[in-house]
Amino acid sequence: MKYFVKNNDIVLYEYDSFVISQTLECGQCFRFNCIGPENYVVVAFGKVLNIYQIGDSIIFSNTTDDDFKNIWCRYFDFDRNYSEIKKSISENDEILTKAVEYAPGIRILNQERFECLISFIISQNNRIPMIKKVIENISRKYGKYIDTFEDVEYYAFPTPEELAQADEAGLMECKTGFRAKYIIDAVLRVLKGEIKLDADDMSTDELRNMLMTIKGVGPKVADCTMMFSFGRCETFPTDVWVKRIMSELYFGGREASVKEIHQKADECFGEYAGYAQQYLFNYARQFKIGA
DNA sequence: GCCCAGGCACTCA
DNA sequence: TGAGTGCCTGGG
Repeated sequence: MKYFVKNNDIVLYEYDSFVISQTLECGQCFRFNCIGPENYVVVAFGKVLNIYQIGDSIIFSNTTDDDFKNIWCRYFDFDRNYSEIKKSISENDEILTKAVEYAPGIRILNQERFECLISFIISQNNRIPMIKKVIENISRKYGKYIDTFEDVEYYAFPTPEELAQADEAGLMECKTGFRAKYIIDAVLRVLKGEIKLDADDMSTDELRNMLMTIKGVGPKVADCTMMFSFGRCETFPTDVWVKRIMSELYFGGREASVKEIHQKADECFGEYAGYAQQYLFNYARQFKIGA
């Protein structure tokens, strides 16, 4: 990956495996607006980024050289070699070969941990447009104003301290529904230090068990949180779509249990299971495989 | 009006 | 330990 600075914008060229729309729209994150073809506004880490593609270049706009180096490089996972990962998981696997070919520009984001946790609590039994709306409502109500870009006001996702101001009724107004009490539990437990969001020394199993002590956090929400904000890419978040595609394509159409699926994923993809999951999820969702 | 969505808690065998 | 059911909400 190479880049230069031009008129306060960062211009990325000779990069590997990155299509903006594929990365943002594959269901791993919720705080972005599409404002044109391969042209997005992204909100993360208290910043508003405009990112778009021109020819073979990706332009990072409404940002600084420092923020590009300190925030966006890590956020978009530019330090990782995706060609190698894709090769490893699709070797000897026709299904993964197809799934990777379908969206070769997906990268796994490194998101903020608290926001990611709350976002995936909200995701349960919910649809993506609704999830986006709820997170937006919460940010507007409890988070700090960041910036106005092209006449749209953007707000940061609230910190645990800020979100502690919310009561159940307030969260219900944000359309969280029955998940309001789960969010309150998560916030309290984080503030009390029972949930350690800086626990990088923990094993993935220990981390999962800790997260699952929060009300409303089961295996799926815990795995998504670990994968998209703790960099634990050996997890294999198994939702209905992944269950469908795995059952259909790896178990001959028989409905497999989550346990069987995890064993199969570990066996086939090992340390890269999470990447495989994301290509498969995206592929299954687009083509409604098994639905 | 009914059904369901990127799960989970709760209940009951 | 596993199966069954209800849940806010809004779109098809």
